[in-house]
Amino acid sequence: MKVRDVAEAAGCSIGSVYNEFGDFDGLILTVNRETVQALTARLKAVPSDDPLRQLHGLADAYLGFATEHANLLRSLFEHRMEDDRPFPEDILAMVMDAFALMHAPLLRLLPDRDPDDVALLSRMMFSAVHGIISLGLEERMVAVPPEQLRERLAQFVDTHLAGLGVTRGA
Amino acid sequence: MKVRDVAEAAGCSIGSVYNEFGDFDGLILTVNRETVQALTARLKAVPSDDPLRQLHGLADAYLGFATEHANLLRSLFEHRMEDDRPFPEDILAMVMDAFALMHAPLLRLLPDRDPDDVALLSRMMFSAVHGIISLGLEERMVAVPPEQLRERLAQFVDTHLAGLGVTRGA
DNA sequence: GATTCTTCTTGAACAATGTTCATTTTCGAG
DNA sequence: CTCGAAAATGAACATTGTTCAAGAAGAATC
Repeated sequence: MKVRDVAEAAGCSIGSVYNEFGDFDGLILTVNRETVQALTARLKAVPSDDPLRQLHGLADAYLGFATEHANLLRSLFEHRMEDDRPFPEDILAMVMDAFALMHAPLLRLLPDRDPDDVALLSRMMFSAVHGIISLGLEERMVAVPPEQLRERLAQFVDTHLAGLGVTRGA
Repeated sequence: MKVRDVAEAAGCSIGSVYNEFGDFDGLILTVNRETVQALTARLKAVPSDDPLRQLHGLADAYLGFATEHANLLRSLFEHRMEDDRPFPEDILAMVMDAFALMHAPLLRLLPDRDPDDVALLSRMMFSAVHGIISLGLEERMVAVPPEQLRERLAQFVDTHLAGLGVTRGA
């Protein structure tokens, strides 16, 4: 993304882009804000009747979003601020909220665990899913072949749940 | 990293940097090559007597390396080539080899599984560990608090192994 | 040692891109 | 219509990757 391209696409001058977004970081962050909102909307649309199906649905929805908007997700997770400026709190909170969406179904599947522990488990599980997907979708690093990604991701979720003591179909 | 800084640090001219590395990509890739070699060396130094300890050791070694060289790892995984040039095969192979180091111990723990399946399981497990660590070490995204990362990573490995049918101490 | 050819080194100049700001345009208030 | 505030503009600047003609250094030959 280039400031001049944005200006041309918007049909305005370079200066106007700066009036609107402040600087390049502001431009990127505006995009990232929309990205995390779109991601969250998609994750929240996953049916929540059955917690097990929901967990699979969340992983699958994340995979779908990552497949369709690989570059947007990269911008969200890889962008560094200029001059070590702090990363905006609101985006941080939004990402954390998205990652916490695994909390509710996990809580239902693990009613006897310490809820704080489940909260961390859910973020960790989402981080793991994120890692598998982001490396799997890099064409260059065939950690997990993309065509198997969907199936393997489901397998991973099942395996991890089994390790947590959740018996399938319970 | 800037070409001019490298030239000054090396005590030579800008042009000499280009003679040596070709272009900026070449410079980055040289660094990335050393990074993956250092990472591999560290992972290979993990004792392999006990497969369970080895898996924990590999995860822990990766965490240690990521903690000490966060920016090097980011360069390795996040760098994009200019003009959509292909990513060098040799680095790709080296990263895949590093990721495959979980294969041997997993194979010992899962002797009855299809070896091809275990190969994929090991890469998936490493991808998951990578995701947990890389998001956990971003100060901005406290998916898993850094001070708990070591302990939680061990817990994750145990949980996943349990899900795969490995009973602790067997 | 002098000459010539090859190779390496240099850094000024160029290109691309984020950024600034004096100037101009726009537009509402009086 | 006039004036002043606000917004828009784009030329000019700063940074940084890149090129390449010119020069320096070295090797080979006589």
